[in-house]
Amino acid sequence: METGTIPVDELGGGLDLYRTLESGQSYLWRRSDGEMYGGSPAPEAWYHTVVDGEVIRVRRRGGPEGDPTAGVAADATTGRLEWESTTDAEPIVRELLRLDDDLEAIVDAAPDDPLLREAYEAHRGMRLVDDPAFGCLISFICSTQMRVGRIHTMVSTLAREYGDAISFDGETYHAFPTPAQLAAATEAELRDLGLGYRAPYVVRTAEMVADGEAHPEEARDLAYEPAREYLTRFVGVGDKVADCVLLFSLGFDEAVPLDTWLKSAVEEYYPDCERGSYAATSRAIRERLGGEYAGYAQTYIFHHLRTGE
DNA sequence: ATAAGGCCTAAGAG
DNA sequence: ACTCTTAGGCCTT
Repeated sequence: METGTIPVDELGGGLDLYRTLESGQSYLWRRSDGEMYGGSPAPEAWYHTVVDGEVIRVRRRGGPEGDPTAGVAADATTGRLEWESTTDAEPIVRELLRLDDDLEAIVDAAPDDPLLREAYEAHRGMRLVDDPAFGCLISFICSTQMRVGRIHTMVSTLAREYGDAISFDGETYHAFPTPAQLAAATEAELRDLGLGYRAPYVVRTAEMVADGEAHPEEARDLAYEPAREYLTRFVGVGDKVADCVLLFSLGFDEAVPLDTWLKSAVEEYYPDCERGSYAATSRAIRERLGGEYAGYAQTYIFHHLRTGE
């Protein structure tokens, strides 16, 4: 086993691991106690994921390294992030959790907007994630008309049923299935696993990727709006799901997924941004939330409104 | 280009 | 205990 520690005070803007991983951005991590999205943080719980066949575990701890009494971090800017893995995982941990983003600078540069300030203040240390593209794509196809807890259950089920099993430290972990593994599933199987009407979408999209017909990574080289348009060729992917994949996986920090929560935010706080269509309203709210990092703002506002915190 | 109806299903709300 | 509504929308017409 390889292990490492990343001091949180060296990260611009700190880190709130709980809010980063349980705010409905990524469904590719699981908490060791299996109780994610229950509304209660488990301050020192391990979270784990599998990337390129390597198991990665992370947890947040307080106090300086080597202090056995150090427990819960006092706030998002102290303590450390510990990781354990089958490989030297520090680079991938930094990438997946976007630890090199200067969150403080992003917050400081945000527009002076009451709701946004309140959201940034309330959830200090929450970072965007950078998920592997295929897993992110399938996750958000599963997300339509679904609560975050159940989305997570669906994605976990797909990993358990179709992904590679990997042993690490006496435990068995499951990678998210490859496109080919998921394309081998049938609609009936996925319906039995509780995916409902999303079942054929998942199979057909997996087939498209497995057959080389298209790949979400192809969108990375395009401009923002053409990239969103590109992703909607996948079955089960409309503008909203496409924006989620662009924001949480493909590096488009300006993407603002217009979900039910953001629509209500537009209605209540930014009524002048309502333009009658997804594309036009999206453009207006993106400008209002600061353009370049509007997606960061979206994620904070979404989390703020959804949790009521 | 935009609008209406149907869709799986389990957890909450009443 | 039961019904009704809702949940990070998308596809087809």
